[in-house]
Amino acid sequence: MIIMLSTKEKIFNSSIDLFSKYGYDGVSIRQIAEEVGIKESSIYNHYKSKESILDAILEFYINEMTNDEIPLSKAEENLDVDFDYFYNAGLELYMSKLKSPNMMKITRLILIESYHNEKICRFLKNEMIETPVNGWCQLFELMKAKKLIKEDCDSKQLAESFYYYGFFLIYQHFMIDYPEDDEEFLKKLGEKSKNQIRLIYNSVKAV
Amino acid sequence: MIIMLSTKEKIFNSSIDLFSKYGYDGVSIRQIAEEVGIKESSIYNHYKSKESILDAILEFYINEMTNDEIPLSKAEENLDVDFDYFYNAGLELYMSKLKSPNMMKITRLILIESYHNEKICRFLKNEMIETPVNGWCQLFELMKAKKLIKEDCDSKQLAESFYYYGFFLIYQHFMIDYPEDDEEFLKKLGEKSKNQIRLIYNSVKAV
DNA sequence: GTCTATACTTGGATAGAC
DNA sequence: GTCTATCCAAGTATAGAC
Repeated sequence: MIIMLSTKEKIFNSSIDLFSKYGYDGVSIRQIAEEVGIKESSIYNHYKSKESILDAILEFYINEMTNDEIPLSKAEENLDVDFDYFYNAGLELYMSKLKSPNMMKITRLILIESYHNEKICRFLKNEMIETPVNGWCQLFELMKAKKLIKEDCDSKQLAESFYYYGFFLIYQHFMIDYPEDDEEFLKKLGEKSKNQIRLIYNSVKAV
Repeated sequence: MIIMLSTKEKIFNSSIDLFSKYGYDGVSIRQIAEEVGIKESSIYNHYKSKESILDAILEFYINEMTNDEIPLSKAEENLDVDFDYFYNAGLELYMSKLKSPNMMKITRLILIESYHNEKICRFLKNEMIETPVNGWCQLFELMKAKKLIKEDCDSKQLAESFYYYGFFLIYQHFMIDYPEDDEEFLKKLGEKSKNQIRLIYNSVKAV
């Protein structure tokens, strides 16, 4: 199947590719135009400025990422049946969102640009750190209520111990090892996260 | 005590300050000159190019950070006397290196610039990730040999579980919460790391 | 919608007077 | 060692012909 992309879509995709490689400031309108195969002035027929391209990219990413969260009610039903169920479902959902090439590239772009783009920084802080940590925190609370883990342990600390480790793996892949194979990374992320959750669980499980 | 800084030192310090705030590309020679209180052409009497300023900053940081590593022999002596001893000594040393304002600022600069500066990326990968992880790995091996932790646990995994968590806290401080109070951060880093090491130890301690 | 041509700005760097 | 003056390159963006 051959998909014809509109010029606007080509600009969008090429910008994602270049921004994620060289950063926003590291890419010129001229470069994007060249990549697309048009002159730079033609870009302005589709986007009103360089910044508006970035905005469109971010909007796309945010929309993709903030859909269909996992309802906690579902966890409650399944937790005592099988802890792995909930854990795997969450990981799968997250990874399914991430695994398209564009989403992977934008993830790197977000990590690169967060230091001087307030909007990106806020998204990173809220949606990629605080919200997931709170989700894990609630899950540990639930486990506590179900007497799966000790009563006196700190859910917030457990959530951070788990999630920060995973976040580091993402950081490492996109900022240190980039551009290593994405597929292999996602596989490793799954395995390593599983080990980490086991380590933590082993430390606090009810006897 | 009043310390008179040479123009070269002023350029050095102002560059660290500006680069760490806005990134290398985000700062112009003109800005640095203005901050110092001279004209931009005068900069070139002290540094041959903008890039050579960055190089000087990195060299300074790398020299400060790669001195006096903790010898493992010292750990071996003290480990069964008091595990906390070794842990605290390591953390103290690390934090004492980091706590000058310039060192803190350069840390942020390194995190910001790693994605498109190969030299910085290599330093980050080797000296700020691999070397410390290997150090912790050896420590866990030692603990295993001393039967403090279970024989069948994976030292590398434990080292990563511990260190990646700490690295995230650093990343968070410098890239998300910046510029929050550095002193308070270092205190929090110490406490949280201690909790993390306890959590891990609790999971694998010999019975 | 794309092109050519061009305006305008900013940034790195150098020459030469003092 | 600092200044003024200037050069050159590169970047964003616009006007107007086709």
